[in-house]
Amino acid sequence: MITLKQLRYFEALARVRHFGRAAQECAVTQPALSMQIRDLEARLGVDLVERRPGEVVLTPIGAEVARRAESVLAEARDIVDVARHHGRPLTGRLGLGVIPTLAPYVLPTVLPALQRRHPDLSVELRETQTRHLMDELGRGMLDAAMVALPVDPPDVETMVLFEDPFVLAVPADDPRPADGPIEAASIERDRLILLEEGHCLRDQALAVCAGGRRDAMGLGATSLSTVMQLVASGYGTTLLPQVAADAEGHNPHIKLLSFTAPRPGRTIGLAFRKTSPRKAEFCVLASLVCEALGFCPPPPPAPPPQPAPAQTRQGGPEAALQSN
Amino acid sequence: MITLKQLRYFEALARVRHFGRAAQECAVTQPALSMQIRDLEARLGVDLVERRPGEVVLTPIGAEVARRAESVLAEARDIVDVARHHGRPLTGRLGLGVIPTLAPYVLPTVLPALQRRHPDLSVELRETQTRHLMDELGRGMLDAAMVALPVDPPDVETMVLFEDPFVLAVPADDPRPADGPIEAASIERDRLILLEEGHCLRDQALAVCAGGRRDAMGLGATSLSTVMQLVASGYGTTLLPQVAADAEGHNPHIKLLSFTAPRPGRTIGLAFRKTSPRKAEFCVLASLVCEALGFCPPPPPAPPPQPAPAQTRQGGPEAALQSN
DNA sequence: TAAAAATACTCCATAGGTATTTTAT
DNA sequence: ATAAAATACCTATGGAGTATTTTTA
Repeated sequence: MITLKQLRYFEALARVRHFGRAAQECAVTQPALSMQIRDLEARLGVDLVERRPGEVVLTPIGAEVARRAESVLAEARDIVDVARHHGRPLTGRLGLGVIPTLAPYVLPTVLPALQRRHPDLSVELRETQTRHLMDELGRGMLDAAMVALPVDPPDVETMVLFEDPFVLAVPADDPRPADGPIEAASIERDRLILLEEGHCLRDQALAVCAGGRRDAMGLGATSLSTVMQLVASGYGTTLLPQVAADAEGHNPHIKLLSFTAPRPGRTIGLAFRKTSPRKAEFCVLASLVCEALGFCPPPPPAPPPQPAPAQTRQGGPEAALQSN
Repeated sequence: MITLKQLRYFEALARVRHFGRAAQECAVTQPALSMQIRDLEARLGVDLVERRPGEVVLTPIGAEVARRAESVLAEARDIVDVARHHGRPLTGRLGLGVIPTLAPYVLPTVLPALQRRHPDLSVELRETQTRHLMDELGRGMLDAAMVALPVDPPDVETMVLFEDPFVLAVPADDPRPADGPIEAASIERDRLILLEEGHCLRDQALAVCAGGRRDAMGLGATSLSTVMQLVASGYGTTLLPQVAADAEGHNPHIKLLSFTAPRPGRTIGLAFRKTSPRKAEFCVLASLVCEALGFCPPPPPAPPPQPAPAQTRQGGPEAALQSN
């Protein structure tokens, strides 16, 4: 019978396409990995890789096996996780991904609260764009990710954290009054400054002003701070998420204009693999995030032997689970 | 790291709840299995089973791990299957389940055709009720099953094979003319003879005559042949699937009455696990079954190097895939 | 010639077998 | 006393390491 070890070795080989490097990744020698691959091929009765000088290429059936192997390995990891964290929610390592347009604004609030309430939890952070987060979620490198909804991968489940409306950041000398809400459609006349390609906020901004003018920077900025500097310098205006406005909005050269209903915005959610065994923990995490950011009241004082708060319940009414 | 072997042993233990018998099932000695279970528990850091004298009971976390282990093992089996049958559709072992109200009528036609067209295929048959078939499908004991649709398990996918309308079997001396079609609603006045509890045909018959009289036999018959004998003896009437009518209808003491549209009936389909790697083979099998039973034309003569016939395409238009 | 994978061999960890003990009814 | 699981101990398979060879660009 085939073994998980063989699948692990093969998954690494399929990924790096090199026996030596795959062996390194698996912390074994190249012959050890070679033999396991050969044995796997023998047991399956098919060639999984084509050994070509200089490169290793997957056969079609090899690619199919690799795909399935990934899934088996993820489920096996889940078994270990579900057991390891049993009865001890939010302890141990937690790989948490956050998109760049969210991380600098929510983490300073959330992380201390998380640390205080769950001192045995060691959060390993990763800040990158949604598609990378989804990829790393799938490979098990991350356990959960805070992203803007919706996200596409079908094997990812999400729960809503909070709504994050946009405001319009304009130079202080902009003629529009700072207190008067404006219509979303009106910004099509603005010169919008956008983030670089790949940020979901860029796409969301473009969706709001579908037919509007493009940004002043051809390539887009790499951070919201940069965008705000450009706005302050009078290069144009930008759509700013409320969470960021709280931190970035104190620039004296910038005015923030709010929108009339229906206010454009984004929905922030927590994403995790559908089969993740730590779903219950994520519910706790989600309510803690909401609470830390002031989006929902703190949980009722727990009865003596600190049972899991109501939010812990899977599929409970508080944390609406939406499937992808 | 945990191993597939440990999961296999634990899955057996969780099922039979006995170290000795589980070891037998796994073809190892009891100490060997005990050690692997202990090692698994150590690696997971939890007790999976409670060793109570005379009985072994799963802990809650043990049940969860068992559930996940089943899934991992099924996927691992699939990897072997997908590789083993690669490029050689419909060869090797194929565990095929068939419901009792179908098997005696379609197998005599289908099996010879299957044997002729795929001599390298060794079909292992299992005839039992739908819920057992679904269970065995899930555990990987069966590869596919011919059942009446719809079926409930969410991890099972089905494709329609053919529509099987019901006729009404009545004693020869029944006053209704043998050629005149009758209305489905009219049979509420009949004394319907039913199969025993558990047969889907029983439930389907009851659905047709929702408010009608119950059968003459309190417990129901165990086979359609028995039911037909009772009809011939004048005990009542019964709903007979068309496929069975072709074989059972030649009794001189029985008349068959057809229904006016909309004709009641059942839909026969092929069920298999959603993740089954042999889906393509099942499409071939499905079209072969339809063809053998005369429900669709034979596939166009294949070009020389016998490429897979059109029906092989996954999700092709010919074999409508319906998800549960 | 150089780089990469396969082969040869050696060693030891461990899975599994047999025999036995422990445990609880 | 019995049945079942754990323990002790032994053996052998095989997984992994080192060294070496083969292969091909």
